[in-house]
Amino acid sequence: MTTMSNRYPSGPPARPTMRHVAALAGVGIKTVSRVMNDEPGVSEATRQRVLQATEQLNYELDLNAGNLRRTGRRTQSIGLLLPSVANPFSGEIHRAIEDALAPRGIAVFASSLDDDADRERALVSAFLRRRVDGLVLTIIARSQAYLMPETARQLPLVFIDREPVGLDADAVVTDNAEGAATAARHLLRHGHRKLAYLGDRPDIQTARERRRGFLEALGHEGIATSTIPAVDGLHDEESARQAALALLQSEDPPTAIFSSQNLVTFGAMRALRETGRGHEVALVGFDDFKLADMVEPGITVIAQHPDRIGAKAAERILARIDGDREPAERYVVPSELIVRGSGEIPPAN
Amino acid sequence: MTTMSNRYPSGPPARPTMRHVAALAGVGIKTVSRVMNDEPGVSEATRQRVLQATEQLNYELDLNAGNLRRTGRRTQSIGLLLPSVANPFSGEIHRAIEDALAPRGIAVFASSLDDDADRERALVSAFLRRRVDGLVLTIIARSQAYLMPETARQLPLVFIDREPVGLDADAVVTDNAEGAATAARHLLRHGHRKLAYLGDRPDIQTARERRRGFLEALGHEGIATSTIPAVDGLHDEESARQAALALLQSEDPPTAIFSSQNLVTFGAMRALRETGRGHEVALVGFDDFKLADMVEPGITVIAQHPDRIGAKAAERILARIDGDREPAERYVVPSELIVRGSGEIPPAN
DNA sequence: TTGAAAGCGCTAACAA
DNA sequence: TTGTTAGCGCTTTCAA
Repeated sequence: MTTMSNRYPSGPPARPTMRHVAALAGVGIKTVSRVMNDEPGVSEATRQRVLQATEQLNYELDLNAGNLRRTGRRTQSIGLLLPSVANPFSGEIHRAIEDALAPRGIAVFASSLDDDADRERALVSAFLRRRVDGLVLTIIARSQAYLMPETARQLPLVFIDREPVGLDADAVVTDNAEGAATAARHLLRHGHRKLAYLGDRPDIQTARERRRGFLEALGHEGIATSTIPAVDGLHDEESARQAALALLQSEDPPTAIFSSQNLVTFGAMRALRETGRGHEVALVGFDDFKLADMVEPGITVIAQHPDRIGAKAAERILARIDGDREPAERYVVPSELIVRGSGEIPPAN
Repeated sequence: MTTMSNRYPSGPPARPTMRHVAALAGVGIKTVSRVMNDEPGVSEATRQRVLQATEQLNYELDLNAGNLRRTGRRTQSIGLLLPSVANPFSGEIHRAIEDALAPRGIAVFASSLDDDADRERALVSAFLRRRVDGLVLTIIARSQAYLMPETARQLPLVFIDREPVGLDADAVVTDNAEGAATAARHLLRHGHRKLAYLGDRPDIQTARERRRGFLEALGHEGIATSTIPAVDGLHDEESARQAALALLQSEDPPTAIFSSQNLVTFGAMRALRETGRGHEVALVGFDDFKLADMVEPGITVIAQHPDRIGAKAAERILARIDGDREPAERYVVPSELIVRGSGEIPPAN
């Protein structure tokens, strides 16, 4: 049945193709192709006629169709897998990558991992079906060996934040263990001996590294790590708040807390405020965040540099796309201790 | 010249096509197509043989190639233009859209507008060249009439946060004027008569709306708006800080400040802290933000709901993609006053 | 400088 | 249930 009220009784105007442009300009289709792709060998007069036709028809080149036959088959797009596009840390990485790729005409498919291994597989597969020119991935699955056929096909691949397992590929990471060790030493230097660790899910590589770095540094300084309360599996603000609350209200509360991730830091901050101990118990958090210097006390953090991680990842994926076949490398973006007050509180008494 | 050190002397293994799968499974190419697209009319035995071949070859369907011939030509992707992917407000919108589209197999190209009209045109054009199935756009150009050919072709189009000019299309927006008016009335109710407005660039529609709503509400309550210092053009934290500082240090400083955007609010917070007036001068900010309740005093805000904006935009673009031809509509997501302390400070003296 | 013909990997249409 | 042929919009190849 035909809809009578349709504003386009004969259907909407069809999207023009190169054929239409060619016909209107009175040239062959290949000439239009040359103009659209800025290829040489077209007289200026012809070029102008073609351009006028494209404007008159509102023609836009179809990149997908072109890539089908083009040697090298570039879709001018990459797949970017982030912890979550809603996470400010991810957002900054994303932005740095966009800034580096946009000038090259490469668009970014962005997806959220949610630290779910099944999603990782499904989203990577979705990227591959779209024949992206490269993959920049945050991962959670135990192994990335499933990507071996893709590395064999020389698909450019860069891992960010976490290193792949069972696969040799470029990775751009923060010095998680070293950053956490810096936090530990900072707290020790301010006299703390009763420290506590609040950490994320142990299936997350960075969480494991931070835990290891923190505890090892304490061990090196003669603290019996077995005495250190270490809570794992804190993945959001509320669980962190409750864990911190339990610690603070225990028999023998810590005089300093290290929180391994910004949501965990927020939870710890809330617990400290609820117990009125914000100025008594020291806190150092991994990850910097907005307004960290506007709360009372300011929060001392081990800051990561998502913009530099993103920029480096973009540089690597572009190099690989451009044919770089050097062995895979691991790039470490150093973290940075930012002193703001909470980490410099001495132990009570 | 052949590279001797190449790990693949005969070149890397080629990516398999449907032909390869068909040959390996001993079936016709169309049968493979049926299996890959879950079309009926394939015996279970054949289906299994095909699936085994795809796994053995590590085959992934090429969506771009398929879409070329498919009726309807769906790329299963949309273009999303955000103020900036690094902006947490944008990130939440993005996430809500991803959550609604991913189950349908639709991927998202995300780009940053940076409130630059030239970028708007260039990025929309890039989306069109990729033949996205729809566009979800934040805009800054004076007019969106350049998209008329696309609406004529029935390209699904949804505007978020800001409404298009010169084009009739769905839009999902916050009640900016009403939210700002709520802020004005809230401050008046607490006794303020000397108020100040700190606003963003006037070429941004939401900034104009918030300014208008704020000043009109004051006018309705008998305040001579000509006496209200209204600073425009504040696009980042530092410029807002300086503007707020100038106001606070002026002859006749305001007793209450309304900041029209979160970065501006941050700047105002800093100025208040620097002058030690955080507990004397009231502040209401447009936009909620993380830790707004953890600073001292807590910051009273007019909260937007980016998750609801994103969810509604996704619902609309999906409906349009599915053939909804109803007249364009404007959807308003209400803002919400969240009382936290800074907005309830009475005028000094 | 220009264009005709073939074909990229897939789906539509139709035949077997 | 299965396969064959044509063709989507473009680029490649090669001839004019």
